[in-house]
Amino acid sequence: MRAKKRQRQSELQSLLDDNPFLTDQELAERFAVSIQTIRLDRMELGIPELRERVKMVANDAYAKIKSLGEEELIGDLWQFEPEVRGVSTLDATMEMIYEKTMTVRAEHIFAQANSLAVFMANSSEAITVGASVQFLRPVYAGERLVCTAAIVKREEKRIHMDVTTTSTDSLVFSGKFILGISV
Amino acid sequence: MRAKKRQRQSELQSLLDDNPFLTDQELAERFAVSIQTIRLDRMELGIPELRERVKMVANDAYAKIKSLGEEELIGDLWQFEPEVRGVSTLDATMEMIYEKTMTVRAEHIFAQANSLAVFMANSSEAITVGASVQFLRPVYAGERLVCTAAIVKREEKRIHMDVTTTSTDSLVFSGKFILGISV
DNA sequence: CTATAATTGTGAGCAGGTAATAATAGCCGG
DNA sequence: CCGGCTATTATTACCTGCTCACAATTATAG
Repeated sequence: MRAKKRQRQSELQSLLDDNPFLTDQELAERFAVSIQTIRLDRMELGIPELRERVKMVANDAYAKIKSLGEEELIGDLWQFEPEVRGVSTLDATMEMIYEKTMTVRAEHIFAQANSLAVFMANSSEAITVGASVQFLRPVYAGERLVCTAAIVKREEKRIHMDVTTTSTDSLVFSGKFILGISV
Repeated sequence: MRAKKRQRQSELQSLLDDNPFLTDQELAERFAVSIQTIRLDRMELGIPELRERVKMVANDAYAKIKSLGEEELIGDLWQFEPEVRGVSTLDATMEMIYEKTMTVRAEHIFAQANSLAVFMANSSEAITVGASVQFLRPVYAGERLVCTAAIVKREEKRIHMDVTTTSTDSLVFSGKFILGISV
């Protein structure tokens, strides 16, 4: 009997690990045991109830999505002079980190810069066609990245921009972006 | 009276837009009205109850996190010859799109490339120090991006890599990455 | 065969609601 | 100033998916 219990509990654990949206009811049916058994198992495993699980997923998600998700502008716009320059800030979080080195992954720094560049070109429909970038020093969680994009030259079909990112007064990123205007 | 109501409802809307975790109770206190008023407002605005909102966030999140979140390697590794080349694929989704142009935002393409480059350098602790990249054509949702990173030169403290991304047999991205080795 | 472990059942109570119905307050036009 | 309308508040019953406490049953190992 004890073997069955352990078996069920470990299955329960992994089942809920990759699908937190199951009710005790559904779990009870899946394992062909009573709802109370499922509750006892959850207690023993320290697994919270459905609603708490969903809340946790939603919360994580909320943090992570902000870090690099569907936002059009990554970071928060701080200053904006149309056709001249824009400044955005982004707080580096643990979600952005490459574990081995504990440094912020380059794509996040690039994303802040690129999205600001695209935003600056907002007079029309712009897409990034090229960029030459340097990541000048490693960035750690907790740093506040201040990104400045300045329009260098505006041609008929292209915009050239210089984008730099600083943190605690030292340069961490510098890049030249070329955006193409399609309309 | 009508003005007050509209005011409150629009505030309610935007409040819940960027914080779906508020109960009717809390909202009622915030607006100094009864709980029923809040419920009526939600009805009129078609806003579901707290639990449904949280569930929605959790669900989205579940999908979105997969697209571009805390993963170390963005995309799925397809081929890997240590010290030579690696290939990853990434399906472009609606979450990656810049609304105005309906094209995938450059940072996603960059992220796939950069994370693959870092992965390739996995023998040691590598960080991106520079990159020169071209986005050769717009990419739309639904395309499968196949990214190839090849090691060009390995120096004592640096790795040079060529990274290209293709989709439906045409080149969409090409870049040269330089990674620094710290250990 | 019995002591212990595992399972099942029962009832009360809670949070955060829905739904329906009624009563009250505030304002506006005539 | 009063009738009518909208907005607001209150009240009650009910729902889901639990928790908590307690009891009863079943299984099984020693």
